[in-house]
Amino acid sequence: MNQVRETENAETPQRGIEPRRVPVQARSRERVERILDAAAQLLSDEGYDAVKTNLIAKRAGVSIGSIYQFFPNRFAIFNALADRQRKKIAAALSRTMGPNSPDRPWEEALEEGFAGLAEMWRDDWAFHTVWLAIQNTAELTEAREKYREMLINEELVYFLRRILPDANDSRLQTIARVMLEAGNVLLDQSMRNGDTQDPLVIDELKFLMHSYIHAHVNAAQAMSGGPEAQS
Amino acid sequence: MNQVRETENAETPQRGIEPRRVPVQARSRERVERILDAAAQLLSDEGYDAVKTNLIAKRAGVSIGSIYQFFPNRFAIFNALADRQRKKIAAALSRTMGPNSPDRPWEEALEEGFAGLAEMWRDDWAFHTVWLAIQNTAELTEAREKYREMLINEELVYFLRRILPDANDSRLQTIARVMLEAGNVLLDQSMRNGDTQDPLVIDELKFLMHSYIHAHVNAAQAMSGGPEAQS
Amino acid sequence: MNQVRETENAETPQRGIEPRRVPVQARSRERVERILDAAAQLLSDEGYDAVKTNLIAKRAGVSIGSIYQFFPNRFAIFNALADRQRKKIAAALSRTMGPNSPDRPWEEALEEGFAGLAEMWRDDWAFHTVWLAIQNTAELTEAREKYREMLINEELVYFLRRILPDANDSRLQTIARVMLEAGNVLLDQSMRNGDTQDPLVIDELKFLMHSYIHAHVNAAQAMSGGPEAQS
Amino acid sequence: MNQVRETENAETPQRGIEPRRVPVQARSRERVERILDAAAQLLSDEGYDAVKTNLIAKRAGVSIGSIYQFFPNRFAIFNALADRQRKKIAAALSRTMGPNSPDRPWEEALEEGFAGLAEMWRDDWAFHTVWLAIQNTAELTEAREKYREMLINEELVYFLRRILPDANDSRLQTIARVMLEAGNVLLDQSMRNGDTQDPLVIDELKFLMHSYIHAHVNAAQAMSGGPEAQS
DNA sequence: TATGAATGAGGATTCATTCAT
DNA sequence: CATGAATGAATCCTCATTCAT
Repeated sequence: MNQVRETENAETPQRGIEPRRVPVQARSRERVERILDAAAQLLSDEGYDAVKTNLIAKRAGVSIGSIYQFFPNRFAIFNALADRQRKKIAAALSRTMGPNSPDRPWEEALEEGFAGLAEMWRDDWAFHTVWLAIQNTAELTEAREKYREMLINEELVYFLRRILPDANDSRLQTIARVMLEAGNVLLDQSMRNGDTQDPLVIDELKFLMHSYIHAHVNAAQAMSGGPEAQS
Repeated sequence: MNQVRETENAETPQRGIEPRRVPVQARSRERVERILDAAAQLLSDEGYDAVKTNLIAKRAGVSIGSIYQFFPNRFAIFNALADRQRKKIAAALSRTMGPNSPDRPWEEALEEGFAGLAEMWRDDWAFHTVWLAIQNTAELTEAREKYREMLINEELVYFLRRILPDANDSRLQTIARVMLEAGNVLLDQSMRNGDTQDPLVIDELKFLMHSYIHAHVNAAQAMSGGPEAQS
Repeated sequence: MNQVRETENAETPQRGIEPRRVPVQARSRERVERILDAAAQLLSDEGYDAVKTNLIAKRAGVSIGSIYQFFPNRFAIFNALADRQRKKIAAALSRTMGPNSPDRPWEEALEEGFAGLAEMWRDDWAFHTVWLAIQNTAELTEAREKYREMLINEELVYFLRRILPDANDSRLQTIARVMLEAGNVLLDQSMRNGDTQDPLVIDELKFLMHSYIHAHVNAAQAMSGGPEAQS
Repeated sequence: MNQVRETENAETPQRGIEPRRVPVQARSRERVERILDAAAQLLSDEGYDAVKTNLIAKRAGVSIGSIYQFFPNRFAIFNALADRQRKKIAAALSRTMGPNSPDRPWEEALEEGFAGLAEMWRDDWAFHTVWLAIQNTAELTEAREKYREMLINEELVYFLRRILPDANDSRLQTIARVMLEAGNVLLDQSMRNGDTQDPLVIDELKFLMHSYIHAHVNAAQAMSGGPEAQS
């Protein structure tokens, strides 16, 4: 009777990925947190395919119905999980390399920026796990790309514009994208063995980024014909 | 997603990912190719979740039974798909940067190596598609990592040892891994809009790699105290 | 993963009510019959809401998967059930009142037509049961109305045209519809107590129809100026 | 559809269909009306399967808890809806054909009786809609039949007894039942296209009823040996 | 009495895999 | 070897109903 979806309920669209209801009361908020925590744990303990709605509910100590009170479907849970993470990442980047960062040599900002990310990845087991899960879920593609662009345009391009003032936006965006994607994939690789982070990979990541930006700076100076000041 | 029967048949464990039978006869070989082509097409046309064994069979013009003649399960098909690709990549790297490459400045080898990869990604729609699908399938993790290590140890470390002769193996492996992972993720990003490759991303990829290796070379020279020969 | 219906499978539309596959082999045909019988039994034993697909499968001694091999969804089963019945009814009406009926006074045709229907309702317990179930299933509305119109236009209008030659089609259709609907609802009423048919209701049904047609004939004669025999 | 908990609470059996509490205060009465209106609207706007208790509550501007204050379960709402309608129908029949009707030729009473019903069906969109919904809900069968018998015995038999004084009760009941059922189904058919009533169907309904009663009257007179007035 | 968050049994449907022909 | 009909475990999500506040 109920699973033939002909009468799409106008009040509650099922297709979206956005939360159905944003909890305001403390009790509800905690409930949602518990759900997300359970999902993240499951993700990390058992793998992506093991994250069934029932298991989430059970592990969260919440009824399955409760989950669907807040999330319209499975993917919305993943998306919320991603959002928790995205907020932290965006904040960290903003603080270290973005509009809210102190004025200082780009090398320091870069170093601190990636150090901050590495720390998150290291200290919160969920980071690696959730990032991985988010990557290939078709339903989240759109949200993922939107977030990428936000990070690129609002944090990284800000960082780059100060050191490459003559480059146009499109170019800066490409560079920022390279930083973002290479950064993520290497943070991921740094965690590939169990729960401990491989510091060598992190060092290489920083070195990679430094070399890359440095080379861009050099190239820009060469372009603009500056005869002095070469590294 | 994972409907691999838990009740394992003692006689014939189905968990493996290796082909059940490697076809030798021409007819069988063609059959397997048709299956793989169908799977790749489906993957690219409809997305990961649409790749059901029945659809593969139908599109390949083969009975579902035939598929299970050659592959023990769904994932083995993906793995075979990945293998087709891996062979091409390994060959290209071997030819340009690895043991079978001509003796020449590393810059040229690097440039040609990534140019070759970019070309594959650009000309064969399946590359992007299959790479993406392979990434997050838990069942393929092991095979994926084995292949990564093979590429690293047999092609990239070879390339690196010639230009960083003083670095130890572990260090070279880390650098190679950075190259591999960053390379893949950016090749992927270069294809993110439909079927055409974004050449700017490819250029940045090459630039990134060049800067990275160059910086390593410089650092190594600084280490070894050579006062001469600075770039 | 599988219940979010975004990737509607082009090969097998889920919304329709038509059989997915019409069985040709004897074994399959019998299988489908068993499924339909089970559904009808369940309908009559336990009521509409008890007809769950799992129960049908169990009672038919068939796997649930088999059901979905032939029917795209629950409603298609009801529709097939209805079709079995419709064919019998159409045949009976055709034989007694329609194009294949012998030439004879309309009173005899009418009497025999409804006698035939009454017999079906009486001898096949499924008739009452299925008719009832079909009535209010929104998904079957369209099919139901199509069938009604077929019966009206191909059997009953034929019957009426011979006795009311001057009436236009639309009028005949309305009369036919009255006959059909009143007929059905009273056949239904005749079975309202358990399994035995109330013959008084059947007699009244015949009497009702006779009076109705008779009055129409009289009225038509009065219209056309017939000088004698007016009620 | 039938999620009536099977684990029956011993203290308060929920199976009934009767209102839990008949509201006496004006505020409560209005509350119940709002609930019923919402249910009827939903029924007509979205169809039977869309009438979920939550939606009713939302549309009525009432909490879901409030609904269960007055009604023990979903079906009780439908039943109350039916009752509202039944009262109107009974009143109309009583006024035109029943004990409260003026003394006049049966033809006039019959004509006026069905005209009244047709008017209700035409002017109140809920009539068609609710009637339809009520028909096949197993839970309401008993109530439906009780009501039918009430109408038959208290209104229609009264009407018939005056024109067929020699017939016994059982016979009159059967005739009345024929009138009632055929009447309902044709009123339903008159509304089958959207919101407007097909007057041709109403005319045919009246004609059908007139012919039927007229024939009975004639037959009775023939029986009782009256030499005059034969059709 | 009113509220509405929480519950959880229930059911339609899918799809990987088997195996008789 | 090939076939494809048959299998049935598994999973998402709904929605009637309760009950603490």
